[in-house]
Amino acid sequence: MSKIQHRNLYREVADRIRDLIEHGDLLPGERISEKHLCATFGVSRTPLREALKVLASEGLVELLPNRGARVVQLTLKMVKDTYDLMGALEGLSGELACQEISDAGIERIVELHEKMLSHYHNNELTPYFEVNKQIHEQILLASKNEVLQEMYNNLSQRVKRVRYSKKMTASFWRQAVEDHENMVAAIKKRDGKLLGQILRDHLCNKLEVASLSGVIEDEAMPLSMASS
Amino acid sequence: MSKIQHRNLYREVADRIRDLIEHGDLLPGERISEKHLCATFGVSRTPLREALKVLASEGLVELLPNRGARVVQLTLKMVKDTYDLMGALEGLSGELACQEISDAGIERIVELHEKMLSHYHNNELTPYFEVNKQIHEQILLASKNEVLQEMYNNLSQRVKRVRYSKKMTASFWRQAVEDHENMVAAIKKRDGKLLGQILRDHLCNKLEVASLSGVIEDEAMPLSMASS
DNA sequence: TGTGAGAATTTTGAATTCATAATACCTTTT
DNA sequence: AAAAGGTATTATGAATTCAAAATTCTCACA
Repeated sequence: MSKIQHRNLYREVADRIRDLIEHGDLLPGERISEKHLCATFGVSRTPLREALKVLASEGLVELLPNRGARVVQLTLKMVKDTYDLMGALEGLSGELACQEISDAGIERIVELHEKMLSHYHNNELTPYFEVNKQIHEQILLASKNEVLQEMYNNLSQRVKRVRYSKKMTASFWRQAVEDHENMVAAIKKRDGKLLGQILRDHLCNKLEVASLSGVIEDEAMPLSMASS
Repeated sequence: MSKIQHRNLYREVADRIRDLIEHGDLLPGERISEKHLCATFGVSRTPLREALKVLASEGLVELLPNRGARVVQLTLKMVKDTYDLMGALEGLSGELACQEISDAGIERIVELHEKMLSHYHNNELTPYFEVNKQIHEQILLASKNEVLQEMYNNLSQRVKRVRYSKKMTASFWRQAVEDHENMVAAIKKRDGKLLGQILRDHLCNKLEVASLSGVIEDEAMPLSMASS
């Protein structure tokens, strides 16, 4: 029997708004109408406003005093900064994972890696990305550091809505796969320093930023939704 | 206690509660009475509850459904995990700082370093720690990565209230100063990789945790306030 | 036609009210 | 006296209300 969990309304609402932002139903810079959202969610303003405050502290939304809330407009610099940070966190997750991971955990990653390789060889980009993501998630979980996990997920959430045009060049892709080969080798040896180093330098993040920089040239210019 | 000015009320309230937690006026595990806090701050429950939700998303407070809020009880593991994370963030800040810092910025850090050295040689622990902190702050600022700064400050805030007993042994202290010598050398050369490496491995954080582990043996055991 | 002062409307910020869940209290029974 | 059960009280969750700020609209006037 599953546990009865009373969900707080504001939590529920925050989740829904996160989805709307991630999904592009609420556009960056767009004014968030409390009245309208209350109507669509069927709740009063109290939990809605609580949710907005939480989202603001998560960096997804900005609150202008007496002038309502709006979705944060990402600039190229913000995205770059965030990816730099995520790289560092992935590096740490790799180091810790090597200390903490079980043999079964290593086995699971090896299997995912092989699955990913087959997608690579079959040129299946979307499944490749999916399994790729799972590998990084497994390493993050293996770190056994919940603070790290929480922070990484928050950062990930912030930039999730700029799902860059996936114009992966062949050489970039080959390099990424090579990185992954080295990662698996490092984790098998439980060489944390090495795995951390590889993950920090892993070009996945840099690649994403590179494909973004094609869209927006100006550093200060706000970044609008990339078509997905 | 002075009443709060009516401007961005929930923000003011959140700041005040942060202070109360940091200062030890609200103890870990202690139930936070909305009514009582409303009375002391002179505000209604609405902004107070908004503030609590923000603090919860910052990891300072936990909300139990229908059972109110309480200050998060830090466990040794949580503190360790947080320090690991802060080490990684400091590492990144070092790497970035070397790319971004101005000559004047380097000069400022060198001056602080020399000031710190004199406190070391005069055996002045508290001023030493103060200047030490300023150096790390300068490097963080020099990184020019606001997302990083925000995250670091959040983590720092979480563990601020366990101001460990500063029983610095002579050898630990000497090692820490040596680390700082190397840091300054690295930043003068603008060797980001090196500075990042030093900061990640800098024993400052480990030292703090070590002094904590003297207080609490059990991993799972919640960590109460260390006397400051 | 365009502009600006000022009223009307809408929207936000915060207090209050109402409903419900949790806790404390007080019987009753053994 | 201790335990169980039920009632009263209190605290929380959420909607509503009220006040103030921002926005829109109107219309006089250039």
